[in-house]
Amino acid sequence: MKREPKPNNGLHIYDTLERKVLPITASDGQVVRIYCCGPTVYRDAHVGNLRTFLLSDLVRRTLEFSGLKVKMVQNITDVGHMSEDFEEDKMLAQSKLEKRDPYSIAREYEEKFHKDLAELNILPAHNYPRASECIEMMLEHIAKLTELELAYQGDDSSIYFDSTKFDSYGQLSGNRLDALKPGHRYEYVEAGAKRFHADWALWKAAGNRREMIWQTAYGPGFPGWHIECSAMSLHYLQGHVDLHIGGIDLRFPHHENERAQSNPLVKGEAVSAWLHGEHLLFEGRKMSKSSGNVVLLSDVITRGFDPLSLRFCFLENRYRSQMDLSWNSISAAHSTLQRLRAKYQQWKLAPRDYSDEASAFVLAILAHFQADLDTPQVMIKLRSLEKEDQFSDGQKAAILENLEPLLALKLLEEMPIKELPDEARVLLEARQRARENKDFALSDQIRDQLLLLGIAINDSPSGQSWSWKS
RNA sequence: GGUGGAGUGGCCGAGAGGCGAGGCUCGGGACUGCAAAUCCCGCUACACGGGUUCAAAUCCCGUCUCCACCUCCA
Repeated sequence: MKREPKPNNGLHIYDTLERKVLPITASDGQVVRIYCCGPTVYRDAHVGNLRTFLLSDLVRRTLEFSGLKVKMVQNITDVGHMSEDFEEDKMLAQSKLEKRDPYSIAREYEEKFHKDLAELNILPAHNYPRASECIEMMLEHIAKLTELELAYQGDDSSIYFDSTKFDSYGQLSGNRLDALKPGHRYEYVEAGAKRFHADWALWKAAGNRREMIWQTAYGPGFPGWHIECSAMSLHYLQGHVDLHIGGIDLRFPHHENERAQSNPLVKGEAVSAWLHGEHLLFEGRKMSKSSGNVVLLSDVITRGFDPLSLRFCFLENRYRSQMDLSWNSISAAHSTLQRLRAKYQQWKLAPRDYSDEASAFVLAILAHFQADLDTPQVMIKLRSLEKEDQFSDGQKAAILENLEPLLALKLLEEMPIKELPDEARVLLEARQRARENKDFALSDQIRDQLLLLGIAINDSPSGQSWSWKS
């Protein structure tokens, strides 16, 4: 049996912790408070990163379309994201490589990140706190954990979280403390200062590091990666997170540790629901530098595709499944997008008709979004609109207009029209004269020339017209 | 080794016991001086082996293959 979700039932999302679909609500009755793990700004975000960032946007738009208020915070990690060996801090490694000040690198990539989001029509979060500017609140958080005797100072002066003191450690990721130890893939090297293998650093002593360090009561040092999100989420969202969003890989250790750090301070579950987006593969492989298949949004644009064709591709797949992206699928999405936009330009000429049937169609789409973001169903329904005889053009136009805040595919926009260069204008006039004289050889020759300029010609009984080749 | 997910036509992908989604590509046609664009038509698939059932892509058992996660990662 086909399950048609009920509209206006509110957003429901699969929660990683409870492993079931939960309604997303504002715990204070006012505003849905959402925290999204943001980028570490030491390199360009690839399209896989963008898929996760888009996930937040889908959640936000669905909630707002359903009539709820949303507050969304996304952190910018510009310090403290490192592996066990702090020589390998991502920011500092890149800084060394580029021989540049780490902060200037961070700001550059942060700006690019915002540009990418805008290209994908992702609404900006209400707040983008930078880790480097939130050291005080992290230190406060660490101090409280120390008071609660959940953290201790190691021989190396670093402060560690005592994972054995948090009873439900591992519940989010399905890991058990004892099962973590063997580490089949990695030979675990016992770090001397930790009391237990699963403990992690809240604050790292500077050692011989000179940049991006802060003077504190514990001595000079810098924050661990996980404390950043605990401190910032609770600070900027006033002590509770209704929905926490991030990539699936963050489930462990990042979110597991974050939960252990946050819960004791609020004396309960600091986060109502954990939403994790699955990874994107490109042409069958995980996107990574070593596989050489890292694709950036700028690559998509360079190939002549509308950046929103990427959004379109993402919508065609459920956030919870691994998705295989390819140039082929982007190209397919691109042409469908263009076709829909062209159709709208036609439909909108008819008198607008937002009847009950049209509004039912919009609500049916909303219901699919609300049902754990079932965007593949949304796209199926959207495509069906094209062939649907039961709707008039005026209804179809009204439907697309109403859906735009949800879909954000810019379906109402006309094709971007670039200014025609003079050279092309002259050629077009020449071709028109040639056609009037039935000199088809010349006319075809000019058409080829125009094609080289990226201009496609369309001859119709009413004369020639042109458009930019897509 | 542990855990989770997946195998559907040339490609991407819905569907979750009966009625073969849809898109892209490709082929044919209409239109056109020819193209392009557009429209119409076509291409009939569910990894393999068993089983359950009147009926299986869909349920059960087994096998194979692929992918991801397991303290770098969105």
